[in-house]
Amino acid sequence: MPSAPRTRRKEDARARILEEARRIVLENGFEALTMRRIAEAAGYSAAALYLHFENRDAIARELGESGMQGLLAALTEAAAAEDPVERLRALALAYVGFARIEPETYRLIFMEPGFAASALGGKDEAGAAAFQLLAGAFEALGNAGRLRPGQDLGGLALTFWILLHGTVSLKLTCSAFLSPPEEDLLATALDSLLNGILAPEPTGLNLPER
Amino acid sequence: MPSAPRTRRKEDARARILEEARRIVLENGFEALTMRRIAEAAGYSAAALYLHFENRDAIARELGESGMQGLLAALTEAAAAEDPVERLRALALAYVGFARIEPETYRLIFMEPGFAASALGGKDEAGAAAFQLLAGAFEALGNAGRLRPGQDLGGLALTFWILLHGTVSLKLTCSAFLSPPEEDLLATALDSLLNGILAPEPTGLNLPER
DNA sequence: GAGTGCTCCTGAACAGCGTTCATTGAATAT
DNA sequence: ATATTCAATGAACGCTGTTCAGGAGCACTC
Repeated sequence: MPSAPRTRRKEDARARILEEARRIVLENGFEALTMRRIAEAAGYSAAALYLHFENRDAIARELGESGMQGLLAALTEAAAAEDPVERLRALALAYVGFARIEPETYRLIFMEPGFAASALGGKDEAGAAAFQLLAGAFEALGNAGRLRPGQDLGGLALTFWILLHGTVSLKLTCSAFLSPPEEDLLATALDSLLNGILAPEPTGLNLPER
Repeated sequence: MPSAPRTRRKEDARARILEEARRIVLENGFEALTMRRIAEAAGYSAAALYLHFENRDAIARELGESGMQGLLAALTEAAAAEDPVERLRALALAYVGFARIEPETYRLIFMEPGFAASALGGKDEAGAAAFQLLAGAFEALGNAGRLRPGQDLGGLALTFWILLHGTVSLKLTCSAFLSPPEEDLLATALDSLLNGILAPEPTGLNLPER
């Protein structure tokens, strides 16, 4: 049975390793995340990392999970907007903004093979909560009567996410081919989507067209 | 100046190397594409590969370029549909279908850092031609008067591509979280998009609603 | 206080990775 | 028949993730 100060030191070591790992990913990209590099930065030998983590993937997974919590925090802040349409735009901006500030984290979470499968499909609550924020905006949209009838709310939320992720990931890998900034790309796409799903606004006038 | 049979044998070797490399990616994934594995499969030593290719990235790039030509071929076939809306749906199905058959190739082209940047931004004509097929469908849509006025054709094509790539790449990395097949995901998203950008159809009847 | 565990950590090692280089062997050119 | 060119190799270097025997140092017990 380990004593209190012992476990505390061990937890400190764990935290320091993760901290250095996060810094390396942020500064030098995900592929620079090397066991020996992490160890040196944290003041350990490479073998010591295996006393605190199962392997490199476990470290990466932990980074991804805390990254997902960061995304969730950004989306939560944006979801405070009351007007549902405004909320959607705020969510979109927050999503894109997160990916812009931490592109390597976004890549780790959503574009690295193997991670998202286990994180989102598994017990990761942050991911599910983040998606619920998106879905909630559409629910609010429906409750406010702003949606055309007969639309699947879950499908709309998925479409929204597809739009967000498509914009971000395409910009991330094909930035040379995509000249407009991601905010503009997404604004255009979102306009078309909203135009297709929102009920025609009551203008107060009677049928101005047709 | 090398003799004719010499250059022929050398070209054969190059082709055989690429062939084996492609097989390895298809069967065992992109990360299994190892110089030593390719060499063994092609009957060479690892060092011999460097007589035919600059490095591993050059082999991957070549695979990506021929993969892009495959995608272009699939899209070209789909673009034969005359009705612009049908063409859009056919293009979407062809895009998703390509990614389903060759997910590792798709990942190599559009999700691997470094490749798409050089391929699409550089002199790769297949990529540009593929995008032109998407843009052409919207041009046809505009020429047929099926689009609501005041919409940027290039922006619509980009939105369409974002939708396609978002669907495919999300399904590729988060398949555990996304239960519906990519065709359904895309159909929902495409319906919303079309609903937003298409001009209201003249039904022959007069204002059936409102 | 001496001895005994237990925990944390290290250096060395293994297999595999991409890549380079001196050397060989065979086919071509003279 | 000799000289030249060129494809191909084996060994090596530095890197990667990971494992393991061994060694310190702390916390207990007697």
